[in-house]
Amino acid sequence: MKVLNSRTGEIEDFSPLHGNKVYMYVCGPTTYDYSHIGHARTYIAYDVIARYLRYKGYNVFFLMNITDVDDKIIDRARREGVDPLELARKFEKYFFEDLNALGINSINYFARASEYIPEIIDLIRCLMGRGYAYETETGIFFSVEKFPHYGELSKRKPEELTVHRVTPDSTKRNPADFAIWKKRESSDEIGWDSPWGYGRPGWHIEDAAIIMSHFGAQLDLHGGAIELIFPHHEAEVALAEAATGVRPFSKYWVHTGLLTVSGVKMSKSLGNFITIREALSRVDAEALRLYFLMSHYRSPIDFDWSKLNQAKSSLEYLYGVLEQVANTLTTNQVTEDEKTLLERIINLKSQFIAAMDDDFNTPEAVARLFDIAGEVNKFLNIQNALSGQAKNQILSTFRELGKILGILQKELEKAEEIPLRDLIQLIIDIRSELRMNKQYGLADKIREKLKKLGIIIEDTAAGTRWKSVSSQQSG
RNA sequence: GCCCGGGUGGCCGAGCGGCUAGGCGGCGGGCUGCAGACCCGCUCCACAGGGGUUCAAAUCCCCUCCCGGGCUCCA
Repeated sequence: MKVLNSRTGEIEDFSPLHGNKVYMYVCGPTTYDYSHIGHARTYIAYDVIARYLRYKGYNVFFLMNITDVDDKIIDRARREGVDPLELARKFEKYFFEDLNALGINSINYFARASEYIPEIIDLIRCLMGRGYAYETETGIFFSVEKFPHYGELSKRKPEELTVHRVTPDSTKRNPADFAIWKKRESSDEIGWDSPWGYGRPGWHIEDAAIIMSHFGAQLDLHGGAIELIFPHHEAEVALAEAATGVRPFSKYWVHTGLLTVSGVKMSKSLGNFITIREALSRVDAEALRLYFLMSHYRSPIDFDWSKLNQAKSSLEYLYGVLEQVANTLTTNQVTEDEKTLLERIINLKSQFIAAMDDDFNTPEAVARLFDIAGEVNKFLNIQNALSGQAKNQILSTFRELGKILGILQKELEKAEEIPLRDLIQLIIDIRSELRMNKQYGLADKIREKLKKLGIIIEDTAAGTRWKSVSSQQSG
């Protein structure tokens, strides 16, 4: 299995530090507002990565932080006149609801920054002890020049970091130094007591402290969106490696591409965002997942509703094939053609796996899924029957591969319930007799009535087929 | 200004030295009592432009243009 490692810029063989155990961490949200589909894109990408690693037999521990102490939370809480942590909890709850709705279920543990204050303080103490951090009247800062590898991850030279969007704190020795503890007036706002007085942690240190307290000095895979590579991930590396002296902090760094709208980054601060809720009110979660997975995780996606609808049509096609397989007559005979079909499917399945092994190439993997569907369709177009064994193998292949991507997991609903299936078959048989006797009026009436019940009748050269619309509907 | 990514057919989107990507849409045909679904074919040298390297370039090198991201708020 190969992964493009942002740290080295190379495609590398994936081999975890400790046997088949994978310690994986992804930067989670700052819970001050609803999550948007840009976040969804990133979290879906890592959900699929974690699912796939597990599929390959790795024992993955997937850790994610929740930033619940932050300027934006404090600002919004102040405006709304509520407690900052209460506000953070409220949006955290919505975040979990969104993850659930998106089918993101691979994360083992969520770590709130506010619950790691002692660990953060310990880390700061350690960094000061080793001479990497210094105190001023406004806070504790990490000294970038003391860490010779600063800039390696994001491929930046410290001397080039001279443009600043925000005026640097004047007490810093070097404008590139970053705050790891912000001193605050105790009466003023949320904070904790520390050896350097009342205050709260800086942005980057929470991730380093959380990771180190769960995984130790090193982890296998660290992920996040590309926008975080500098300064956030660069700072995390500096903090952790300075504190432990162990390099590299993360063996693999993985970065996802951003989601844009009309070519502009979707972000809360720009106000051009579509919440996960809004997207899911219009289209099924699996369609959204498929839309994102039809691009590589590193490629930028320029969001457009019409493109999302394309993915929705694609998903419906796949479900249509599943329905056809489930509703095809079952025979005892295994024909030669059927054996050929099953061989092709096995071959395509291994191509799917090969694509996933190649830096999680989901577009390629999805293409192979469509190839399987095409093969099955071609077969059913000629023969309207399958052996029970073939049916099971086809359906389980779709389910198994779909599960890696988090799609094709919906029940085929009534189609799989045998008594109803037999009943529908009976009606179809009667209708076929009517058609043979050219009693089309009555035959059409049956078709119309069944359609109203959500059952679609299709007359083909190989016989009459049916499917239920309910299982294809997107919610 | 500096540092990263990108620019692929009607739309989306893989590929990253030679070998069919795939999807969506459109058109034509097959199958049909009709409808839909499905199948087959087509959608003109698809690779931003210009130079090079090579037997061979979308893929490697150089230059130019355009777009996005980062430069201490961000998934």
